[in-house]
Amino acid sequence: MAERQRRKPGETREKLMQAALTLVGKGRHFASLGIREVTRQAGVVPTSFYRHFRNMDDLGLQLVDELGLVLRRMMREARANGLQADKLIDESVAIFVAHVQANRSFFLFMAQGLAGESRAVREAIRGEMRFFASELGNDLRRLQLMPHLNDADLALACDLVVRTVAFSLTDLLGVSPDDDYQVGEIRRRTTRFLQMVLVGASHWQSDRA
Amino acid sequence: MAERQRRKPGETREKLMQAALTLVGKGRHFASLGIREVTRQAGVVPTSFYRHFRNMDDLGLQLVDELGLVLRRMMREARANGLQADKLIDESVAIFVAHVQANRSFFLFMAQGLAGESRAVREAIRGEMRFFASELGNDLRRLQLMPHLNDADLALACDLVVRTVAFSLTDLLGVSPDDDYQVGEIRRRTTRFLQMVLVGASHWQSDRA
DNA sequence: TGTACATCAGTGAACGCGCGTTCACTGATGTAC
DNA sequence: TGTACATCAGTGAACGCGCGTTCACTGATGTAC
Repeated sequence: MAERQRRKPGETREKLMQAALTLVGKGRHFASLGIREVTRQAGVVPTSFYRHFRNMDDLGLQLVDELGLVLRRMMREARANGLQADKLIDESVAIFVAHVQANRSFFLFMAQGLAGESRAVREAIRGEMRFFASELGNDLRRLQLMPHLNDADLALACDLVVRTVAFSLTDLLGVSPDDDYQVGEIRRRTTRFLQMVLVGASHWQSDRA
Repeated sequence: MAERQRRKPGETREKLMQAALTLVGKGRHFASLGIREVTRQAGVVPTSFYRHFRNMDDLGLQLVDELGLVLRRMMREARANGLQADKLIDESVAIFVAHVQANRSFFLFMAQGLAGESRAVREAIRGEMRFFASELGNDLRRLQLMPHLNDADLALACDLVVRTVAFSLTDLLGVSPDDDYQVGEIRRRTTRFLQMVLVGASHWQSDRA
């Protein structure tokens, strides 16, 4: 049965990463996944694993890279989606929720990785969040939405925004993706959190002693 | 070698839970721990495990209960430590950091559990956070620090505070406990996050459309 | 207070199984000349 | 363009090991009378 080998370069690699995500999507924790389990899910012989990854940690790191692409795509969509300050928060949160629903396994992996076993994965995910926050800072600067804040305080506010969204992520992942009511509640709640943070940022300078 | 059985009631149970925490403290993820591994760490025969727990999930749930005690102790200390609004944030954050350092394994377990494999553990930890937020709400009401907020908005602000602190927890757990500089940076940063949130809460009512 | 018995929390041996990893192999694709 | 060879990504068999779990056991403690 050694038929149809070498279909496309990297195909098995893709299948293995997708298999790990699928298992995470089914409720498993990445840290508890085994090589045989992942190859089984991928429909591939266990030895194939070593053609592409040194171990599960290595696979995790490569998943973070792909996660970065997902996040960048989300950011691009948020930027394209009109930028009047009025509905900015509302619509950005809606886009965030939609992307999480569409890439649930990826975001589950991200949430797990934040407190995960591998230091490298943890730091890679933190790095993605930092990048996200700095891009947000650039946007706010460019739109002149927080002109009274110096660079450090703007970065502080952006970091707080990203953290708040990241925590909402764990809310979102805790409810069924089909439960529209709960998903809507989380979306509304996240929007209000962000509003409160931005109100704080607006009044920041003046309140500093 | 069947000597010295039945020392104190619950002694082995304690040892097993402590062993799991010790392994987590060494960098392992709770989801990847096995029964034999935990009993080995506890210096106990594998079969003893079943005298106290049905499986690892069960042990995890019982750890959450103990975590509740740790959190309540922390809350009590924060309350006792003087309550003038002036240094309230500063000192509360300092107490938080001190407790995390003193119970690192517990808080590592908590951070892992938030996105963990067991739904029961996840919800138990969320429950602890909700309790924490509601107690904070009671305190703020009693001290009349946010008199302009209605109950729902006060709860919102308290939730945001607790989330912000919880995220700082993962920062804190990511650096060496001996690295005073980094720990200090996280403490200062957390303080400023909370200040920004509370500035937002102070100006909340007026900014609502 | 003493005795008989139930319960409880420990022990060690044993089981079958799935794990990670190695090895030698195979055949398709890429490359040099 | 054709041929020879290297490389790459797949395969299946095999290994030794640690895993979760069961079982029958033992002796200390608690309880009834």
